Amino acid sequence: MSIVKSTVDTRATILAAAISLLRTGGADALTVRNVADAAGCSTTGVYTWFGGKNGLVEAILIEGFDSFDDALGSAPTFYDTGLAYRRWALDNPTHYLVMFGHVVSSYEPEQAALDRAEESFFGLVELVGGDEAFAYHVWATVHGYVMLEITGIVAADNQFDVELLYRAGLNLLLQGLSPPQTGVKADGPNSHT
Amino acid sequence: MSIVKSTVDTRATILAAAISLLRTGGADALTVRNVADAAGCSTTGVYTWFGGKNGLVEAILIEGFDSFDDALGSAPTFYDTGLAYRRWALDNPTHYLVMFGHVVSSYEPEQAALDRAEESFFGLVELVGGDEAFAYHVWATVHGYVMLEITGIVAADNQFDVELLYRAGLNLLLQGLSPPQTGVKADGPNSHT
DNA sequence: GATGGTGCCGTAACTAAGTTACGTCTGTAA
DNA sequence: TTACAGACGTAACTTAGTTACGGCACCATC
Repeated sequence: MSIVKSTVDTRATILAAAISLLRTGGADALTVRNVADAAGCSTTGVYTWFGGKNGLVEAILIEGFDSFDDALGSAPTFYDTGLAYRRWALDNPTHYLVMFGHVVSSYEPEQAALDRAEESFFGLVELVGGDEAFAYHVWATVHGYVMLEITGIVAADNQFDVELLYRAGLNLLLQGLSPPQTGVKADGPNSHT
Repeated sequence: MSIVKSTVDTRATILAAAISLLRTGGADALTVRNVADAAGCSTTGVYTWFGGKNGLVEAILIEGFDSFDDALGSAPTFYDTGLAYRRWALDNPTHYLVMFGHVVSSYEPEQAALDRAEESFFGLVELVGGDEAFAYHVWATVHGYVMLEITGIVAADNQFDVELLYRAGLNLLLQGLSPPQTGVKADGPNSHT
């Protein structure tokens, strides 16, 4: 077959180089030439293995969800999972923005990326006892906290202890989770009007 | 003086053209050449009036917060303000991403942009009765909902009625806002924690 | 009224970055 | 041994942010 060990390593090397660049230099550093240089190949390699920058970003995104799930899966409780979520995002801010923030402007997620994200979402659904609506609420909330903190557009000065705020936010979420069945129901969120 | 009517119009024309491009073509369409063509001037005009693409994005961001505050300020209740928030974001998705999402990768917010964002935040603080921590929680939550919906990375398929989910999320926020009475407007300084 | 300066503006060029054309080399299969 | 397919590099094409440079209009001063 065409998949030989060395060629697989080339693909992995390029992907690792790209993620490393993302971590050290931000989204701007993620150029095809930079990636190629860091991986020790020419720009053509990126096209051979990923079809272009779009495919590379797609692979970065999927790898991100894998790493993300690993980090979250080891947390014992809902609260700890919430903390692990923020921790991963702060440790990999640009990677997180690639996954959720459209920072690579030309990139639009393909079906593979959407499927991978959905898989992570189902993990969260399981964590909160099967209530998809509440899982969505939880994801939206922690995502919002993390995005505000990473992008730094709101309350960028240090007047807030964002860690404390985040913990308080998790506690508010727990109030919706822990009672017998208080929060939104699984089938239909109670609409307002 | 140097500020004559026609020159002010040139700046406003460029800014309007840029926002229009953002709306119709997304972040990718926001090139200096495109903006110049749409505004009926050369690329130099963008540098004369905004100092470059960075300054243009900064102006777009500030204009966005102005329009945003206008849309939110007319809403009569907390709940309606929440609906207006999502409405504005969905009506101006790329503009919203420029303000909150780092979609223009090279752009980093200057102090003027951060100050303008803080001003909008204080409007929210006022709306929730002066509790800054709870205001931050509210912003994070609605921001998270809107970002998930705009970027479409989680639950992108139509298995969810995102509008209903969002309304449910607002109701959960209301539970945290109005322990004493559920009327909610803004004036009473009911401390949260 | 002439002169000089300041600021707005366009043309053209420079540089960086995504992409592609094309040729080469290597390994495998017939 | 030969032919093909896949991986790879070099170089060029295209787009986009930016800058150099020169012209022109308006204004203040003499």
